[in-house]
Amino acid sequence: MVQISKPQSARTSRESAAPSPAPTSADVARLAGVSRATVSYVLNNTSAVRISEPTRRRVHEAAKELGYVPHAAARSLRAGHTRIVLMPSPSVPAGPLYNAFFNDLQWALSRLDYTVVQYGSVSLRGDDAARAWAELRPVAVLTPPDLGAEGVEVLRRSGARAVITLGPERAEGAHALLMDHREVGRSAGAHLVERGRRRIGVVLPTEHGLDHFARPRLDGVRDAVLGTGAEVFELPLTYDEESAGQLVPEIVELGLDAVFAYNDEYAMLLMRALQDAGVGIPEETAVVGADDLMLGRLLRPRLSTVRIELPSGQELAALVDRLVRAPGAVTESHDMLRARVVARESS
Amino acid sequence: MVQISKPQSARTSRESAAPSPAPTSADVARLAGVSRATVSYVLNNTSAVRISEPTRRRVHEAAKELGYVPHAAARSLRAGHTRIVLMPSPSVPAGPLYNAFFNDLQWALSRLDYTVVQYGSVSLRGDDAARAWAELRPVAVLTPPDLGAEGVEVLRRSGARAVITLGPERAEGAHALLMDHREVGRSAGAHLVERGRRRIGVVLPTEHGLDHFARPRLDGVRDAVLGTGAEVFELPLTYDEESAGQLVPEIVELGLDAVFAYNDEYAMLLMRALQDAGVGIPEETAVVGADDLMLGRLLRPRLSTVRIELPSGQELAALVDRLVRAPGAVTESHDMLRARVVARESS
DNA sequence: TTGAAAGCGATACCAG
DNA sequence: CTGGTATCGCTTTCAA
Repeated sequence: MVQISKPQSARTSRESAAPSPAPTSADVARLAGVSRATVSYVLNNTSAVRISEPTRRRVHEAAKELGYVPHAAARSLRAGHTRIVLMPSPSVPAGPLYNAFFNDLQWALSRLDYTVVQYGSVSLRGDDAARAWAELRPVAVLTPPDLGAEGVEVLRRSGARAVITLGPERAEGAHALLMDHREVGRSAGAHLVERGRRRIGVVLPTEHGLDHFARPRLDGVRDAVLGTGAEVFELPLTYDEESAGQLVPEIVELGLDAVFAYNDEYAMLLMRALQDAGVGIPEETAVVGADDLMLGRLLRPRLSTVRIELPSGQELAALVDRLVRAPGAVTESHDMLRARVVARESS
Repeated sequence: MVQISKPQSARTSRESAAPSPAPTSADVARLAGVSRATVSYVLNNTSAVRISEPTRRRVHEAAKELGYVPHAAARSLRAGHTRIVLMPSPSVPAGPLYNAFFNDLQWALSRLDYTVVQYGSVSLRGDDAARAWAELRPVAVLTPPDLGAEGVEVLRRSGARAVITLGPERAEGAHALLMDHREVGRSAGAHLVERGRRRIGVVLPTEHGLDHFARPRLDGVRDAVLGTGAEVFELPLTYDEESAGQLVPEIVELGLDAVFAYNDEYAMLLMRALQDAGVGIPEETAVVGADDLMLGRLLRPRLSTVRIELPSGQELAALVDRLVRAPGAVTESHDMLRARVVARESS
């Protein structure tokens, strides 16, 4: 399929014509009449060496003329390291909270001259995923803690200066940012007990992947009621109206006087169903959500919620940078998840 | 900073001990007692050459023993191309619709053995961003159409076999997937006019970046009312209760009998404010959202909405793959955005 | 101030 | 069937 190229117009526009190979630094050097070394010096502003101003200009002009773009792979091969920060893309559809966090983080890392790569680890788990990730030779990895010591080791040996886990557990050898969702449940539970509630339902979303968060939240509620005489009941719920409708009679029969609804969206779903069935909120049954979404403020009664504070993207980016620069640095782990009840009208 | 390594335990676990360089194929070759070439053949299952079974085993064992992981940069340098599909990370916090779409796409591309890279193009626009992207030599680029012919050309010359824009416009030289949000406004407008509404407000979020979507939606409503005698009014709204509260008297004074609220979340915000002020929905003022979120179904009255259908991730992934394989293929552009009103109780 | 050349890690040709 | 070896594009000593 040969294409006859139209006579070239005045400007160097070739449109979709020539699949000519990308220009290399050698091409630039040739056009500028200098050596490849000089091109490299000029384009990287190497301070260890002085290049005359005329030469600099010639190189820059040649580069622009050819539309030269350096080859990242070649560069990092030579350099022996990359500026890639790798994160597996979340396996569960992420909520607005995580999204804001991720955007923040990405923005902050870009400012520090890192390239964020979201790796879609389809059907790879733990150490297998780690091996796939290691092919990119990332300088840092941010991952959930479903990673064995071996996986961490593979990453480390492949050049990762920072392996950071975000989640409830820690992984051997990695820097753990503990984010234990039990704290969320604990806050909600303590709040409800304080308000005199004694029969507390806890929503467990049936959606796949959410139980990583839901279980700890449930456990947190259990922690909170310990020794108070209050009881905890598990309430499986799928995110649709039908499931919510089925749950209501169960709640009534159990005589629950409070529900911690996993998050604000499930809370809204459940509140609607309860109200449609004539259950008084909060008189008969209190409802508490989590995530402090705007929508909670718009409900009537206004939804009480647990506000979760993740580390800011900037903080985390700074940590990554620190770990990258100081290899032997802290492997200690902080607890990064703060939870605080915002009491409104539904409890 | 020399580290004395502890005597190695029975297993090869070194934990966080040795920052030894990553093993290369040469190391594997040495340990297996073969040449680097042979290692490459074995590990890539090269069919053009037969390697004896004992040799294969030795190579595999050596690789596992050393924890060998191939170096992606070296490979793609040699190969002359990558399997990277590059997308700039969205500049506005993405909604659930986009997120679902993105997850889908990523999943589908992973299945086709592509690596998705989200590039945080902080403060780089258009052709400058394109130059930065080109450094990674992506085989495909998916981007909003804020990209000049020059940017496309740079990407093409750097090896991108598919440059696909997603958005309302087209970019010279790129394969355009037109997604014109006017269609959303048009659906909503037509629906409201049909129901006899004549004074239609259109919410314009003041949030930065959202007017890329809001403007076309407004224009769409204008299209729809053309020649019907209905009037359109712009309603700037910030996503908080205060702003919504201020908007209500304006709506009343203007005597609006309908509002297209940009999307379901803004619709919910506005509905709440209207109801708190005693405005009857839909009797006095109809409200229509967009995106068909679950929460719309939970409102009372149930929220009418415009359901938007993006191309599925699978479809788009398939398109990418087709374009990558058949370089001279279609540069024609489809219109990929479908919008359909879901009439419920609020209109 | 500039140029020549080594080498990063993996692959594919061509001999043996 | 297996082993040298040139090569991809770039950076960085070392010489001139």
